[in-house]
Amino acid sequence: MSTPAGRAPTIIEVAARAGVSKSLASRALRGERGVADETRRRIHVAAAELGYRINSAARSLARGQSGIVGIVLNDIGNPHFTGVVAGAEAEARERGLRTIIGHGAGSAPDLARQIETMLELRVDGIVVVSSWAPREVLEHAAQLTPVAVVARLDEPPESLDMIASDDAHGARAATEHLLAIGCRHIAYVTRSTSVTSAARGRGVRTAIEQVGLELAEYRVGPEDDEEIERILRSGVDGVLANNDLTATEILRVARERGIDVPGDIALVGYDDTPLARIVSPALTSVNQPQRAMGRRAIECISERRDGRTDPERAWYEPTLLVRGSTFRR
Amino acid sequence: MSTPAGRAPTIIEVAARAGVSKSLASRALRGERGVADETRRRIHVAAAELGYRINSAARSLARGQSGIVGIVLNDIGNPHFTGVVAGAEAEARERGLRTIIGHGAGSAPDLARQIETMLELRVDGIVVVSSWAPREVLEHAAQLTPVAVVARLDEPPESLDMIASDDAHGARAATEHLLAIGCRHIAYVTRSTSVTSAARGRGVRTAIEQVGLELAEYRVGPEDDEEIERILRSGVDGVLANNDLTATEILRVARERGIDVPGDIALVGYDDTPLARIVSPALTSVNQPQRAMGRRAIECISERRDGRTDPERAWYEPTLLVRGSTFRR
DNA sequence: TTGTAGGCGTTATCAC
DNA sequence: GTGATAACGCCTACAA
Repeated sequence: MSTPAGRAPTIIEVAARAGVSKSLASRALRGERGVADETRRRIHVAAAELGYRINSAARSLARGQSGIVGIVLNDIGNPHFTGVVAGAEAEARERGLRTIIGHGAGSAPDLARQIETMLELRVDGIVVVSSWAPREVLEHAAQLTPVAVVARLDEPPESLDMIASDDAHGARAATEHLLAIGCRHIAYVTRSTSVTSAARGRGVRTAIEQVGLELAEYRVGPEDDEEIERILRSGVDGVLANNDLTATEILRVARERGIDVPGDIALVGYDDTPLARIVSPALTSVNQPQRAMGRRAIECISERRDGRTDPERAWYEPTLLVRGSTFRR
Repeated sequence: MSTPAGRAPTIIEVAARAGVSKSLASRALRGERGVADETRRRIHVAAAELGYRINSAARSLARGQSGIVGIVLNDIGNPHFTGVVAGAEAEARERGLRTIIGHGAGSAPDLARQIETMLELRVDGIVVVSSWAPREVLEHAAQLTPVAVVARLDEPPESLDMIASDDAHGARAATEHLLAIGCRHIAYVTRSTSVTSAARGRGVRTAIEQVGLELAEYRVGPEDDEEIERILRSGVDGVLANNDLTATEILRVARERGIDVPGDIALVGYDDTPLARIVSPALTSVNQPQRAMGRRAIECISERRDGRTDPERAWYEPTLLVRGSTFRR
């Protein structure tokens, strides 16, 4: 029946079947004008009968572009990224661009490899949703194709666009909220060493030192419930997590080990993902407009393709959303 | 500074810089033997200095394969898929294959488009993690490259491999558990019309009819809290959701509207994703070995590449994990 | 309106 | 060990 290892039909076979030259077939298939209606019809019929699909390798080799933009991110399990991707995909579709995703599984070398793959695929632009990508890799990529980074970069290269929100500011607002509800022993707990996480840590510190208190800062590994419990029992009364994922883990551990949130400890997440609303108590969290940021990234890619060369620095304001995990009294 | 629209250097320029022919450069860069050590070194240096990256379009055009396998799925926001992807990526890496992800955003045409893109990209195989892909599209794809579907297909084409778990069986087990803890008015609530969801529905029905009771079945749209509340207040005492995502939504609505789980209603999810453990009460759920299924998919692709032609049908047994959302008395 | 003839950057097959 | 040279499948002048 089927042809397990069937070679894909080429445009030459389509042309032969339609009784025309391959150039004419190419024009017809691309929908260019300057092909007789009847001929065009024959060509399309032939293509359909053969199950012809364009060979994008050949096309992008000949044209130098692919009509595809790559989205590279380092954790598809984190709903924050999901939101950005959704925005980027929507915008791309509206602009007639297709998208593929490269998944970096959380490590810098992995991310770099994914960016390389996109480069090799000769995509028409790359959206990097991560602050983990090595600077050289980004710069190199930006030399070959438009690059937009949706994340905080300490010193973003001139050659690429950056879409970010002010992490320090958001973390500061969250911390001031904790102080306002009466917390005096506040901890920042992160599972990440990214510059994003670091910026949030700085925000917390700023707010705390402003009122003359002391900050406790912890980095915890994955699946380390004991470590988390130790932190929760160290006398803290307020915790800011580096993101909602970490916050929900903390919440789970607290529940499993009999620590009451928000009674014993007030807890704040970051990113305001859907996770924040499905847990109980619902998480107070810092919102970033993920979808809007994703859309903006694609706009940047488009603008660059149209010739813009000066770098874009789009900052979005984070806003605190107060929910049950910080209700007191 | 940077070359915004810089053409990427080609192997010819590398060869020229190293003072050798392009064929020799090609061999050296690919790490083939039969190149003098000193020459090889010179070539690598030249490539590094130029920032050379292979043009994968040209390579796959010349070779007829790309070393990349495509993973296509229809909801990156669903942790079930995340698990399968993680397994597939791990296995692929171990086999020296690279992966890219196509995201179908939940609709069949979208999924089809993503599969088309993979075909055009001439990937070496496609893992489709969805039961939504139109049959013709799958068959066509399977004719050109190995295809493994990680999902339940009603009548899987001979030309492709299928990795699935027995949804009806899992749903039946979950329902029997609900019956065992005393539920008498059981509802199946789904947000999907996929054959996977339908199979789970059949499982519930089987179990319920076996004891002479009646099943209530509901399909709810996204963001429709009112509808969910109506169902919860219709006199049911046990609910099986089509997956954990739906179950956590139900749990949230119940909490927000003052319905006690498991007190008033016992609730069961499906897929046993990380979500099941972070909510409170933790969700009883039906486990599928996502990672193992993802790995198996890549194995299938590999085997097909090595010449296997008879279809693989891998079935994994689902197992019920009982947690707080179904504790009674 | 249609066809001819390169060329895109690699790889692969031969000779040397 | 090394270097010509012909594919690979498509696009794009240019010519008919």
